[in-house]
Amino acid sequence: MRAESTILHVDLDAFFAAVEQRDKPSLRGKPVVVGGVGGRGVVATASYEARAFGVHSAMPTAEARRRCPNAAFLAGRFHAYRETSRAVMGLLRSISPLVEPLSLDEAFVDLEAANLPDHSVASVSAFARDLKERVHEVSGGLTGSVGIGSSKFIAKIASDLDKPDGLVVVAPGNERDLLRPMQVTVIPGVGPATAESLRRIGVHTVAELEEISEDELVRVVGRSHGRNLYLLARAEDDRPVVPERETKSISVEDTYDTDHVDARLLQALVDRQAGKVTERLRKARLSGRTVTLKVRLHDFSTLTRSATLPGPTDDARTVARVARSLLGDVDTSGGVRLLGVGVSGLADWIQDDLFTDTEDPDDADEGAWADDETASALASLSRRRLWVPGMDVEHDSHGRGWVWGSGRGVVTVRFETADTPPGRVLSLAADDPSLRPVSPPREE
DNA sequence: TCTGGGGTCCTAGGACCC
DNA sequence: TCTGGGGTCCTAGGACCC
Repeated sequence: MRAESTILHVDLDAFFAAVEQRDKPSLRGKPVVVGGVGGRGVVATASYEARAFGVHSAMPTAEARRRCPNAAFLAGRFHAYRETSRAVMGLLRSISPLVEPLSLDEAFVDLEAANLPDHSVASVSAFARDLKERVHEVSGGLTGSVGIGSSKFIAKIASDLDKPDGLVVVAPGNERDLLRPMQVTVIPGVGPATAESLRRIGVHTVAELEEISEDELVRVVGRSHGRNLYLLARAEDDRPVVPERETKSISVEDTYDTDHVDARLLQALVDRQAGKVTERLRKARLSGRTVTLKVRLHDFSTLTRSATLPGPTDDARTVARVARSLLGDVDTSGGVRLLGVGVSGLADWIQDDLFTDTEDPDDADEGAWADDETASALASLSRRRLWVPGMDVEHDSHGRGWVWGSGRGVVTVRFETADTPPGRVLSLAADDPSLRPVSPPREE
């Protein structure tokens, strides 16, 4: 918590629906619902006109149709949302270098890094009024709600107090008085499960939460969460505004209109998702080591299965192969409602090249898997090939490189030419037919 | 006509290593 | 001769956010 109110939170009002109304004048002043329009869709955003009928986000679209049959139900145009978001984020970055987007329609701005005469309440208020006008201009007529406070926590709560088109500045010193009467659910991180745990110990409001010792909170909701609640109940929040956060995972998932049972169909769907995920990986110039398969069964129970490769990959066939084998571990006979494929343990291969010193293939056998023992274990798995660290190889699309490690039916290759910058590390299926040795293994 | 899609963070147990 | 302790990695699941 700072001594002055210098953290700003902007939240564009009913963002997806507002973009639709902006682009289609006939929708203005009418209820608009953006979200899944299929049989199993849910609402992403409802315009304020639709909210008047009790429609809100996360509600099944079917229920929204019941409550507001005359609304326009739209699947959404993410390209338009992304573009509008980019314009607004660009404006924010022109105001302060410290901008932290939370999603397409929300961001924190650190006003300490902005150009303001001082940080009095009057001064930041005037600044925010001007900002709201400029948001309106660059977004083509959208409104945003702004909150300003001495921490991220307070700024976010403030922006919620006067929606839509609101502006609330919480003066320093007033934070705890503001919070005390509020429900604990205003605290970010307190969802239905935590709220229920707290209710069981008689806590409904922040004032009541304040009375609970840290040890007790840790006992009830766990170490990390308990400690956080203890601090936030006292408006203690020192989290900085962080402009760049690196991606930790990339995933694709689909819910089907009807449950799928056919195993061959499920495999084909997983293959396609592997293709989509790796395409996004390559666009982001990333590769990853851990492949996760997500399966939601007919009864809505959800399970995940994951496997970690010896090295990072962005290869569609490798991810597909791993995901398919994970699918084989799941009993899908009752029907599958959702499938998903994700990749985590991400590596940026340019950084990887800068920070590793294994340019010489002779050094490469430092890796845990890069030894003769794993190579021979692999040989028994894949009888056709023996991949030995240091062996020169050639790949149809990735060019020439050398084997860096191998194991579990996967060979990790460090490529040095072709379509990829030098030093790129990729894991490929050991039986990948487009991967060929161009020099004999040094040993058998 | 129950319950999206893309993420993040946390916990807990087991393997493995020193 | 009945039993260490810490650290890290991996896996699975769950809560939560927009």
